[in-house]
Amino acid sequence: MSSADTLKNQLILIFQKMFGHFGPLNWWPGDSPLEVMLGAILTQNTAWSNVEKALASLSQKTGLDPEKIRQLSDVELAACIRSSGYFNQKAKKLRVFLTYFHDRYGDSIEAMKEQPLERLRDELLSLHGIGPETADSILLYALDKLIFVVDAYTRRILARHGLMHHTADYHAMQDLFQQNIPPDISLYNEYHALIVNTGKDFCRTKPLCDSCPLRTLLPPGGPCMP
DNA sequence: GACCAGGCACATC
DNA sequence: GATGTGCATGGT
Repeated sequence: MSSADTLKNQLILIFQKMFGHFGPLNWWPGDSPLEVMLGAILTQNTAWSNVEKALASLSQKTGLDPEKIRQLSDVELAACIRSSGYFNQKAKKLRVFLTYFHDRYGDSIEAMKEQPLERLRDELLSLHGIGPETADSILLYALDKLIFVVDAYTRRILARHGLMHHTADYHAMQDLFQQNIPPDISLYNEYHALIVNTGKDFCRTKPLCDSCPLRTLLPPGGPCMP
């Protein structure tokens, strides 16, 4: 078996172990594509539980109507999303994104979906406050585009399993998946969701590592964190 | 009371 | 181009 086949098998095995533990997760936890996009911005370096409160507050105030959100003052918008942290910065980011959403696509998700992936990705990355992970989360989870999302947990898991050095850049890690697992939107969706859940439940506190679904794939005795 | 969370932009060297 | 720092709340 070639090393490329071994890599493919390892990535599929990692998926199967996580899937066996959690089952299908059917991400993203959002009711609408717009909510997913706003959540992608709000969850930057922030626990999802805090984002949920912010989205609930924003929904209460605006019904998540993009025009109503844009009409909020900076102070009102920041107050709504306070619980998600970095609220002044994120208020600005939301406004930048929603202005783009209106000016470029007339607030239409469908119009956005019609665009090719690469063009959308370039547009998103050009916006203040949207980097690679946020752009790819929006593309995959809100717009059903075929792109693999890399995050801090992905980095840890790849490094810990010796599949890539923890200093490897975002694109290298993304390529590792996109070139070695089947190109399937549902698979990309589940794989990233499973990585995040595994990371949340088993990487935060070291004693829990013993029950991690990926534990059996690791050399015995070593730490879970890189 | 530390430490961390589903990043990103910007300054500095 | 690599590395450091500010942003800020809420849970463990």
